[in-house]
Amino acid sequence: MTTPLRQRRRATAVREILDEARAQIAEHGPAGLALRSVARSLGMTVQALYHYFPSRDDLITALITEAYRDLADAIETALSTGDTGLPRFVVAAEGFRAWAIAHAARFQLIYGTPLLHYRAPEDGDTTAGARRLASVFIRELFDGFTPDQLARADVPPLSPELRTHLAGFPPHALNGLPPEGIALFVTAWGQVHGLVVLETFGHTDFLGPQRDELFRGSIRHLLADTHRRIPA
Amino acid sequence: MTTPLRQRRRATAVREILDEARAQIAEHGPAGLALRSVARSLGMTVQALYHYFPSRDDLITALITEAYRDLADAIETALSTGDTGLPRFVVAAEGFRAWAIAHAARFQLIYGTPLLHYRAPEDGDTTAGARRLASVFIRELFDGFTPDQLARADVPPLSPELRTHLAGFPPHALNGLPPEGIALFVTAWGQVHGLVVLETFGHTDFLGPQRDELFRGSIRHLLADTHRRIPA
DNA sequence: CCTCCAAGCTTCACACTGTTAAGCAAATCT
DNA sequence: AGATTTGCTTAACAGTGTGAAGCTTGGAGG
Repeated sequence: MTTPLRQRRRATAVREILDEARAQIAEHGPAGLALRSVARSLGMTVQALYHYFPSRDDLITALITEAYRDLADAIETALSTGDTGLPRFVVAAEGFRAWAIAHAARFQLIYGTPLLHYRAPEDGDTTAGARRLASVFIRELFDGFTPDQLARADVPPLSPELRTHLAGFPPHALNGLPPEGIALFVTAWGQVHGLVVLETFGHTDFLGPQRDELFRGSIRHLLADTHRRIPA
Repeated sequence: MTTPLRQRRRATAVREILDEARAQIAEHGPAGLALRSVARSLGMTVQALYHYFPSRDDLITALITEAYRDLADAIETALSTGDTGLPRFVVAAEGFRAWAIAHAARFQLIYGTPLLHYRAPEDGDTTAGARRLASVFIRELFDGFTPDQLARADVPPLSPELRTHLAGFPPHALNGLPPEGIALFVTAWGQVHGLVVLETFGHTDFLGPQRDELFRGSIRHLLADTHRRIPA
């Protein structure tokens, strides 16, 4: 081993800082993250913390990356958990919703108002989890359909500009969907995201405690309707 | 006139403060609103500002109320502007989207992460505009259909608890929709909101400049599909 | 073993935030 | 004319992120 003691200490320190930061975000919201407060809870000064994260942005970047990863993991876990009798897309959507509710502040961190003064790093590693997420939802939404079928889906005619733009993504991005498939997916994803965002941000409180039911119904119909638009 | 000079001065001062606050929000985002900075730009001290808004929360409350009102106004204006050949629901949705894009920071103020330390006042006057908004969208989504038709809409069967809860709203709220109508509306609203939120918060940049087209297509289909679920 | 260097951490400082308190001048009301 | 409210001042407090200077360890090379 090269430099064990110090490296181990550093690793645990980083972990402790992230844990405490996550706790503070959970309590006060994403904007409530204060380096000094985190350091105080850990019994150190701010400047000590600066040796592990050179700036507030670096800490936030780590938290965002982690949140995307955890969210994607949660959905894959939900999907791999025994048969629920529900379509897998519905399971994934409910996993998304469940994570958002259970980790509301972290959900806000990645999908809410960008944090004041925060600049995301240029290498977009932050959103690797987001791409994984999209990939999973695309897979489950179009499970059993070929790209050829999707290309003939019932979507409003796409302008040449839009079509060429949507056809220009690298094959691995967006699971190699044809333009019509992208249109279908964006529509569907908009609905899933919208319902979860409305609920997480408190705009559907009036619907009462039976929101699960409404959500499930909406997503089931969304899935059925999407499939209805894809020819045999 | 009772107290003209002072009252007029106060009115213009309040207006100037709100204008400047709006400008600062537009530049730095909702969380970037700083009383001291607003006061400085107006050539006064913070404590002077405190005579017009007793606290930061009061200023924010005024801005939120105003934003909801402006948004609702923008949509009604869009609806009252000559015939576009589009379904009125699509016009309303596009008005919503256009306002969100044009006033991104104010949109975040009302639909994004709640501001740190902000507590909304107990009398819910803030959201009067939000209710007006919902009312407009409900009206346009279900234009030409009777409550009776809506009650027989093709939605997943609602549990007794949910049905009684949804039937328990006062008649003027939610335009007196039957439970099935509420379910339809929430589904539709989730999609409109989701697509706009995704775009406003920068999660659909990869779709390029032709997002208008995708949005219009999504909403047109949403409208058609919703109507398809309502029996004759 | 001793030296040397960097990692880890300290204290001090700066400019910024919202909010409160005490005090003074001008406009308004009685 | 006197009393009172309104408008505004300066001073202060507890927070925030970030920087500079300096001390104390841990770990590696001679």
